[in-house]
Amino acid sequence: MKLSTIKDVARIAKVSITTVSATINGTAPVSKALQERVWEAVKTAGYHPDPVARNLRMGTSKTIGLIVPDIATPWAAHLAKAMQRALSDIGYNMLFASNDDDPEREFREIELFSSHRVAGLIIAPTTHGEDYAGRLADAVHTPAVLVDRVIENSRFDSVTDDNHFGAQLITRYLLKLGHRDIAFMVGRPGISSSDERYAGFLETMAAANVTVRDELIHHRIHLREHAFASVQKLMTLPRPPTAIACINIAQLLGTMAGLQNMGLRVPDDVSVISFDGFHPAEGWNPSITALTQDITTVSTRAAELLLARIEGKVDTPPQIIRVAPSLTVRTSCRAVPGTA
Amino acid sequence: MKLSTIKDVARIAKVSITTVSATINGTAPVSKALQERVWEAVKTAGYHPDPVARNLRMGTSKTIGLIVPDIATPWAAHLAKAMQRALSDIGYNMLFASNDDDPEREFREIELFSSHRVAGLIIAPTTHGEDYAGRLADAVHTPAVLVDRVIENSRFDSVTDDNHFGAQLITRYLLKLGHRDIAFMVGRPGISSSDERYAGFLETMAAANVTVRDELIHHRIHLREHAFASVQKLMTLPRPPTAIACINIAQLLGTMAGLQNMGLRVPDDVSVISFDGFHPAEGWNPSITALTQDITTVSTRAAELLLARIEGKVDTPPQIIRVAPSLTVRTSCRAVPGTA
DNA sequence: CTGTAAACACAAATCGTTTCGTGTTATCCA
DNA sequence: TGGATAACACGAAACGATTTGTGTTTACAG
Repeated sequence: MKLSTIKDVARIAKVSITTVSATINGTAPVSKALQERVWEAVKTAGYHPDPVARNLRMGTSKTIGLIVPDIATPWAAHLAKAMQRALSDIGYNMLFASNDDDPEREFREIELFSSHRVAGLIIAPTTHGEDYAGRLADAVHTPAVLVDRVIENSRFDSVTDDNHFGAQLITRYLLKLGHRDIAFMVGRPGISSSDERYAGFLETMAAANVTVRDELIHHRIHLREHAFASVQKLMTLPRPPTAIACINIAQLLGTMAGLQNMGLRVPDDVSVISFDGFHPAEGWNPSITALTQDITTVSTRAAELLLARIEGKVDTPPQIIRVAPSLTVRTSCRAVPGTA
Repeated sequence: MKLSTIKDVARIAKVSITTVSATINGTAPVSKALQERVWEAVKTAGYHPDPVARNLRMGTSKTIGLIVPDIATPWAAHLAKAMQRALSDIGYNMLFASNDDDPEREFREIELFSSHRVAGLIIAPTTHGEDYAGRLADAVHTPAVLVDRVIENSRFDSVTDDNHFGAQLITRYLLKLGHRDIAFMVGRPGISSSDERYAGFLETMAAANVTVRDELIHHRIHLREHAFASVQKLMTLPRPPTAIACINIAQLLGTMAGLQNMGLRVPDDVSVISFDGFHPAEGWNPSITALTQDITTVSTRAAELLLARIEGKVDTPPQIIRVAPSLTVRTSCRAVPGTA
């Protein structure tokens, strides 16, 4: 069961190593007759070029690296799955790392992957720490595409959900149901997805001439516990919100737990809506009305973009692609009593 | 920003390449004085040995491959996360692939990873198709550890949840609540986790002298739709079950959706319990009583086992390690009326 | 003082590719 | 038919590490 080398193939086909390489890669003209002999020999030898040797010689591999903050979040898991599919279709494979949202580990992973000479990187960046954009820019020396979180003015392409549009969708939906007192949980400042969603929310509210009550906006809610605490505060206000918008799963879980803890029912006592559609929202009671993110499109576009850069087909300035989500209405929101 | 090679280090330290390699890897005796010069040079050159060149020369890399049926299942995602952590701690990194439970893709991935000269493989096997065990045995030429599903008499180590024990836990709990008419959804036959759980259930029931009603056992339920349909049948029986046990998430989701569709309430009309603890069971109403799987232990043990094999420290016969789950009681089960 | 073993350093071969430079043969046009 | 040009084939040099074999120095026992 020894693997055969290009040398074996050359011997069998009675040609030089050079010719074998040339026929296989089509990098130099080879006569029809020889080509046939070579391919025949390749088959009988069961030859597959050694990716490692190729990697060493060429300085690049058919491998891309995927780096996400936390593979255990459904969003990232789906991304990884779709991405791996997209890549294996075109003969690439995937190195993978998860870093618990820790930029130090993230940069170490980037370096590690680089030393393995990946052809490119897909990164869902942590975007924490001092001068993150700068550090990233000079840590990465291969083509790279950022997903999920956007970094403004970076030299990398980005593919992300259209958070602004998503915020419109959610906000308009709540407004249409008659909600005016909408609580909004913002995440960590500087995380683009959070910022953009919040901005979209404010804008849509303003466009509808509805004033946003400051005490209903809670910032820096990125752990379950935060959301749990927030809910207690929100629902004990003299005039509590009629709807709560959550940005991610952690918030949603915390919110639901908090409400249950207070003996409040959804949607009877308060409506709940989520930006993050990646949870098993059905089968439970209530099922959560949420945005549905088109993660397949995100990964396909990201893969396309990366490949185009790798193959040097494009040298357009970095672009930001936003993929539109849709709103999936389930049972966690109801109209405000006394509204059409 | 050019990477420095071992040659640069040798030049700076004014020694031969051999000496540099010897000091770094400790493979040959080098005098204290030279060692110091070498390390100094390594530092000033910012030298890291090129893993690719090392891989080519040594015929093996510090990379292990993880292959799972579906990374988008929470179980696999948590496994990947814990595994990557365990491996990166000891200087290994991870190639990763997901195959949608398709053995053909699985074997292609094994071959691909092998050609990249991974040092070992962690496989959550699909266990489908003709002579799966045999095919696997001669597809894999590196050390490998199987997780989740067990293959009897294979030449590989396995690490898995203790399904038999889990089934005992669940069954005894239901019995204690007074349930006698327990519906059990079995998965595809031949999948060890499903078979073992079912066997454990039967055994525990028998030990308690409770007869199992055949019409409450539904086989080959591995898609949501199957479970959805099953539930309709179960709950329209003249004497419907008082409790339903689900083996995996797909079943659980289908079951809950089916019940809701029939207007039945959990746990008022029927209790539901799950073997698969990897879902956001809290915050929803009801929260599902389920086994909690100790996936960190599973991945740690698997990594240890694999590393031991890789480093040739052990050549004991293949072992099967079973990691015990625990039962997390939530709110989806209630005592049968008229029971203590 | 000598012989031998241990300790140390190095040049060169190797892993399996791709590619550069060189040489040979065929092809075409004037 | 001669000569330029294209087409084709090949040997040898990279890529960056480890390892083998050889030679030189030091240390120590006889």
